[in-house]
Amino acid sequence: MKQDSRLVRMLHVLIHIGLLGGRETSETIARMLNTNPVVVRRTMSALRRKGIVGSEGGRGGGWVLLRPLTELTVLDVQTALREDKVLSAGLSSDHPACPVERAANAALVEAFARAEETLIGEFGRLKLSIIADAALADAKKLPARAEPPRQEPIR
Amino acid sequence: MKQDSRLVRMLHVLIHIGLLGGRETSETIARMLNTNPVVVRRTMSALRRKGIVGSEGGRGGGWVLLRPLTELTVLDVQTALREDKVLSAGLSSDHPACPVERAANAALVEAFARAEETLIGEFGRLKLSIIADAALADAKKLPARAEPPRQEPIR
DNA sequence: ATATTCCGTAACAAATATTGTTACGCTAAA
DNA sequence: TTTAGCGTAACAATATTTGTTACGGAATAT
Repeated sequence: MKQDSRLVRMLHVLIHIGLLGGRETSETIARMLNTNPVVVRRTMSALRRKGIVGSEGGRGGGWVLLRPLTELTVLDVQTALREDKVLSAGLSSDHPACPVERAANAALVEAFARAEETLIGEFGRLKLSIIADAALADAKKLPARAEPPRQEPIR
Repeated sequence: MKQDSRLVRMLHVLIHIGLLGGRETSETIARMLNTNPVVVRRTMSALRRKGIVGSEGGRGGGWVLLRPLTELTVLDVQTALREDKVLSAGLSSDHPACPVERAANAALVEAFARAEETLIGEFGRLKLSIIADAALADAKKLPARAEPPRQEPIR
């Protein structure tokens, strides 16, 4: 299956909005993500439901950040995108009554639960502002052309 | 995408073979897994390449365990099935030069690497014999019939 | 020898989840 | 009234595991 990249993409977007401090349209964001506005609305709507961003229709509308980057963690974004666990073992239900199958399932569930704890811990302490700072530091190291290769306005 | 259940399934099979101590045909194993022999051969061939099991064709052939359950870990089986990492963050490559995208990618890679460490640690210390013991203990607790679709009464 | 019982593999269909795309409706501001 | 936005439904494209069919080859029993 295709890899789920909604989390990184949302981090990318949120940090951009946070750094620019303003309002961005789905159209603009779509260009950031090399995709189209529908995908943006679809994904961002999950964040809106959790109060991370707000949206307004009509002229001059767009998306705004409702909480500063210092008060947003990767975990907040992750759980907004998916209620359930990040990691999950592929279990088997071929013979639910078989003690061996059950023990194998249980062992993997346990191991993944430990890994999930670790991951959630990392996500929880990773504020978006930390990632933003890293990005700024990185940008400073590079030649001045730091922004994404802008396409010329076509209209 | 569908969940990858090859690992649990192989654990299930290996432990069964280990406990029964003999040789099993793809046909028999397929019935264990509610699937068909081709799927079994396809998946088990990865384990053969790593010397975990051996196979013989012809009459009286089948699959045998080349290492005892006490000398096999979940990690052995996992790495036989996939060379690469168990966990991987969904990254983005929408604008590879954008410092924000890069920082977001890097942050997730880092977090997942920590989780992977935890998981590999768990897998590495989980010998198949431990899971086998758990299965036996479980089987003993239950009425002697281990197979049919029987469910614990839910309170 | 010949039939039977095995594995090995290629090729293709089915099921599933994310992503991309088109189309249309609604709202608010110019 | 027009225009710039979002909201949503519907469907195609893509990728991965799983299931299935159809072979061919090898070892053993008869």
